[in-house]
Amino acid sequence: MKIEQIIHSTVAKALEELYRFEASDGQIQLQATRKDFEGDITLVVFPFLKHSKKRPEDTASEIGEYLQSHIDEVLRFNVVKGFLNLEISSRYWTGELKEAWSNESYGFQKASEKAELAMVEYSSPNTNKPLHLGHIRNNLLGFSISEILKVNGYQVVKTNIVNDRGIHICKSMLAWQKWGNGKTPENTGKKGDHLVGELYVAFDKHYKQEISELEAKGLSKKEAEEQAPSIQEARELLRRWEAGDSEVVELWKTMNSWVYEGFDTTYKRLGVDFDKIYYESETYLVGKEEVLRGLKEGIFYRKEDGSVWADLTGDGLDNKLLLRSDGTSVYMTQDIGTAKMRFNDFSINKMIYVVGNEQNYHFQVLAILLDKLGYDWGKGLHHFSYGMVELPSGKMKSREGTVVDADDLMEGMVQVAREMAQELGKLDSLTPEEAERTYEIIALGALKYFILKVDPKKNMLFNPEESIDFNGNTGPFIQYTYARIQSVLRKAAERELFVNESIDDFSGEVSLKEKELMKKVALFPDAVKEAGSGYSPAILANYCFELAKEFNQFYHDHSILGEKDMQKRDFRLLLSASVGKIIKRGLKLLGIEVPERM
RNA sequence: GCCCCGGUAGCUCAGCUGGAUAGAGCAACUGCCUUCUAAGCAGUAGGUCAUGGGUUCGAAUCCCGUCCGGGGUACCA
Repeated sequence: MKIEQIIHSTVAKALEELYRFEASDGQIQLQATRKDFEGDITLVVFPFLKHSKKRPEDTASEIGEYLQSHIDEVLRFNVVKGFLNLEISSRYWTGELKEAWSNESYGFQKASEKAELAMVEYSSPNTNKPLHLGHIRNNLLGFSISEILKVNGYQVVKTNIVNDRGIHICKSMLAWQKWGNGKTPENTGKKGDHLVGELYVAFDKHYKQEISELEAKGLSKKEAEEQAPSIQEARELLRRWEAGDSEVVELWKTMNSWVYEGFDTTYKRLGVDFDKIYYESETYLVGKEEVLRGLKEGIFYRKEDGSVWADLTGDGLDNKLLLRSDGTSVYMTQDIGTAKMRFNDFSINKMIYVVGNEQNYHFQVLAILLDKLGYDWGKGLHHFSYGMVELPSGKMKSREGTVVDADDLMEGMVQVAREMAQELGKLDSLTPEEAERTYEIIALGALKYFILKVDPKKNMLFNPEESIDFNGNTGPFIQYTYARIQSVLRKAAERELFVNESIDDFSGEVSLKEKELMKKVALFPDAVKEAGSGYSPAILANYCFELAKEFNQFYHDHSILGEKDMQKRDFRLLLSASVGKIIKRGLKLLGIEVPERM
């Protein structure tokens, strides 16, 4: 059992025996002792003063004595004001260390056969343009939270809803017909999603020009936007698509296939994947049926113009459009259909949507609508709402070209990693292939950590002028720590020294740094758990950084292989190897790989 | 207008279910490589935790007001 639990329950007993007071869980506050004080775990005794009717110092001392005599692991204690600092025996910490080394699932809770199933939706791109930095944040968060939920005892199904139909695709299609000149990814050598994205921008350029021409003729902005020939033609394409016009459908399939090929390349490099992919073109009709069913059952209502609405005023919200007056579906319609199909396909206990916080209202409404339609899982959906990635100039906008392209960004990062590594000359012993592989690992590590270390809920800033750091609180710093450890282990193996976990009789002095590092290792299970319950890869990212930082201090102050005392040497080897293992497993949950050398 | 979220060092971010003297990294300055990887370590400097009140033994953290920024708000997704 974890020492915190033991102390917690013993404190409860102490309070009862000493003060006849039954404490609620929240009142017993245990925290890591601050570094400036002596001890490992601290109990805050202020909440008990009312019952002890004694000074804070005396109350803390009494509880301290009780704990010391009832728990073997509590060696000593000291009292500072109302803080009871407990010193835990190093035997306990070395026990955790051995566990961290020998137990491959240390800190993880394995999913049993009957574990709850969580479906995580993420990525969900439109197929009219390539992925940008905003999508990267989405993909990394979605992938990481899936991995984190898996080791918190959930079965996880990663899913992607591809928005493959709609007016936006038709705009690119129209642009290809009119100005595409028969371009294909093959004959231009361009990545398919980029080619389609360029067509989308081309459409917008023409469209904007038409609008200003019409406005010059005296039309209002709104009228101009409605009457511009480009948008009329794009709408015509959408109508023909919905009618199943074979020529349009053929072009749609072709252009989407270009985009998918491009997306696959990006996803692969980014290291994300999916267990099940849904396409809007296959779900929107299901959604439409559901809305019509709701209409028939009197859950929704129809206006004179034919549009269908939900009245949510009873839930403190407004009226919500579900079908346009021309009968076509909207975003919400599709999401209802997708949800229904998913719950038919899987026995989902928890549905998690990784979608930006600009859609908070949408998901609030979706939950209510699903509930009204009679799905008891509707209310339980979880919107993993994350903040925007902003540029110094503000929000990214695809049409205005103010986006940081995902492929460009990754390539640029690899270039920086390559230059840096070559300058340092540390990878010269590797083959060119191994070296390239390492640059890739480091570059992606830097990018992923940069994104994931930030609290998902908050907006974050990316400045393209300053490249993402490789020093300090960064992915490469943590990876470097891992590589250092591997280097020590390789040198050890050359001397026939291997990690020896039978250090039961280790009785040597443990330095302050060694103890701090052991304590940090023992916090891994808490970080994993917290990251899961709080839906926050950032908690895990920051833990990994702290662990690496703590190790580097230890590494600087202590010789491992040079240590004369064999017991100490073995202990430090075990300590180092365990830290390496935790770093590797921790980063893996963030989708970050580790290099053996760097 | 109404609703939601945010404001912590020059910059990017931790800390926020109330606890000890508010922490990292970057940038600036100073040291440390004949010893297991210097993508590292140590140090200096940098703060009215936007602001005014309240709650209490104790507030960056909880509540209310104000200012500033971002997002949403019925036929875009």
